[in-house]
Amino acid sequence: MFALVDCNNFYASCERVFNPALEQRPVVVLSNNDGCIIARSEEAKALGIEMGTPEFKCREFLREHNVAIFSSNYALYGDMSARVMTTLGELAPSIEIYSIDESFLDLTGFGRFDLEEFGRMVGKKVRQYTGIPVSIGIGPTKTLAKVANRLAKKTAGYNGICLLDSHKTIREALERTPVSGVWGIGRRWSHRLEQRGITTALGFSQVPATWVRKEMHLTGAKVQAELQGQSCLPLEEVQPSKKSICTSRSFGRNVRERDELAEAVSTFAARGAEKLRKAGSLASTVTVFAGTSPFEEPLRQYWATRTLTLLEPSQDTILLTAAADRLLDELFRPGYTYRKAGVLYSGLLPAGGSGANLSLFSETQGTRDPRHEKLMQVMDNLNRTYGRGTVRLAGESMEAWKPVQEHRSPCYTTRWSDIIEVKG
DNA sequence: TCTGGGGTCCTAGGACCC
DNA sequence: TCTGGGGTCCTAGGACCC
Repeated sequence: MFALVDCNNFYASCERVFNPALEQRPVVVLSNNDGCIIARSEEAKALGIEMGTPEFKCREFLREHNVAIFSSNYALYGDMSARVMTTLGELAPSIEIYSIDESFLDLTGFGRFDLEEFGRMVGKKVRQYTGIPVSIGIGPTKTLAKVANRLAKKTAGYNGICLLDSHKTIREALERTPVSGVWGIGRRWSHRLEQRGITTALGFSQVPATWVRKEMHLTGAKVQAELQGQSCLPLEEVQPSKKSICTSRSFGRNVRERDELAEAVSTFAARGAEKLRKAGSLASTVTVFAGTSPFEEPLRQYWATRTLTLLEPSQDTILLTAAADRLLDELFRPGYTYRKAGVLYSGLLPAGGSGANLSLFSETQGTRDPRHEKLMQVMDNLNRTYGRGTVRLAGESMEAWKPVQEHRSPCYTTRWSDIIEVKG
């Protein structure tokens, strides 16, 4: 059996933990640049506020209904997530951290234990230790645990816990779940299924397997098997190392000049290199992309991507930033209003491992330099101690893409200066 | 005026090998 | 007229997740 523990309205709940005046009040959290609504408290959902609504389209409505608005504060959410996951890790033999607000627990060996009772205990402890409310779904496969979790959230009277442990309870649950609500069935697939008259998870579980395999490939076949109670997705306790690391942003304002765009790209390249070093990875390829807003009129739209393979895999900010700048040169077209850019590192290899090929032409410019390695260590240490951006390349700048954040809450758990009034 | 960021997996098709 | 069989690697694009 698997349990899926999911934090309720996670970002909104994080804001509430440190601001009890928000209890009972509708709360929304906005995406970067205060663009869209990405989290809503129950009260906000009850007002009919949809996920993903652009803030500017509902500004009046939010004011009228006294909705508390927050810019996203990932330092806070990340830290609160770690607290929740630590708590869960102490309550179950093994845990897979699936996302910032969800974990699967392995309940193998719980035998005749009352799983519902266990779930209630878990929910109570997490609430007590962190202040975050959670919902818990339990089932014989991960996908069924997801189904159960969804019902636990949506059904009044379940008290945030739903256990699927018999043929009958599973069948009823699948009947009550729309096919679009199944984990792994997104918008496209659910639309296609609905067109064929398949509207519920139960209906999908009964479609001939050959059809599913042909039309929805291996991925769809696994979802179906899991709904039928056959576990195909194991608990992944150790997170597989990342295959790519991406740093990208939409800009807080219009960017038209190459130099300005270059500042943004350099900043993303450097931030990405920092992530590489933290992960202990080397990048083999660098991709740069940039473009206009997708809401721009068609003739004024431009979107471009360029990739290069490095002579040697690297995690060196100086080298990677130079590579990103060259790629930007190739893709930049004057005359457009750029609204987004990013840098993607892929072909990641473990640093210090034997997997990295050395360049045949090691004197060539752009290969490994031990002095740079030392410099990167020093930069990382300084930036860790005194805050990001304390030491950086001259080409980096926050200006072009400085995010709009008009409603950010204090970093209650990670930044003293946010919560202590400095006198004198 | 104003619309997020960061990932994964799978498949098809092209280039290339013997 | 008529032109094999078996494989790998890479990339782009489409689907999905939070």
